[in-house]
Amino acid sequence: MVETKRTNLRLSKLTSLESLGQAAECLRTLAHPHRLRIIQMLLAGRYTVGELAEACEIPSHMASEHLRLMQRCGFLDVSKDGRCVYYTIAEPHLASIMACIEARFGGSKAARGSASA
Amino acid sequence: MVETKRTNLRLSKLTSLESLGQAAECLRTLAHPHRLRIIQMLLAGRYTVGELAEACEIPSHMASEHLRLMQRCGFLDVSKDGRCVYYTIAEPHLASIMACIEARFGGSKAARGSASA
DNA sequence: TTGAAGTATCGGAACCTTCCGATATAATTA
DNA sequence: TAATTATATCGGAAGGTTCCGATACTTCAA
Repeated sequence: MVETKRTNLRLSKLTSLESLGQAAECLRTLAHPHRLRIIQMLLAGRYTVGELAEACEIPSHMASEHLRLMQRCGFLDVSKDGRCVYYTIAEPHLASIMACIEARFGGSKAARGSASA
Repeated sequence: MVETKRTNLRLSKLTSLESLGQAAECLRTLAHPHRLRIIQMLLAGRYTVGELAEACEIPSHMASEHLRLMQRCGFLDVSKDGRCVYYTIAEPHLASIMACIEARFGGSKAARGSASA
């Protein structure tokens, strides 16, 4: 079709632009320092909106917005307990993506160069 | 300091907000279907601006913009050969992040469920 | 030198995101 | 019931991103 040159040699198993569009949406959702910290925390334990907000150094109504965003795109689940709301990781792939990010930007601060390459 | 509650229990090894800010910038750079396809292609071989543009179904001056963006943030290197310009992967972590993305959104279209979880 | 091919840059329109203050809702306690 | 705590939602200002047409630059060939 529109395939001239060798657009079909090594490229036969490219991800479709449609799937890459979904992937890009997810990446955009991840691409915020406060949301990354929230995910990092939720991968390690159970926290309320207020605790997450405090750890991100933002007002809780903003944490709430970030959480809603991530819930809507399927990253998180919600559950209430009294007047507290707990969010939890719903998308298991977040663990491996977060591991990649930590490998590059530090699990805590150091960890640079340990993973070679 | 501002640490009430248990902001220091399981959270002692959180990535700094500063590093997460850099990570978020990189993720934003990744978060575009055409840029994802370009990276996927460059991880597999050597291509000119025009070939990348064609594979993304965009005019080459736009591919050029995406490539410049990714070069400026350290993802890509450039080299000229005659009037053709070749970009190559400069950031090795792109391979593992792309692998995560493909695990979730399909190496080609199928590949869903194969990686369990 | 002229022309053509391949890439790169510029300026601006349209759209999206982030952040904030104000306000709303829900659960609990007095 | 009224007040308080914890979360959620709304509207809008400020800034960022994407895309496009126009144009410029570079290399090669005639």
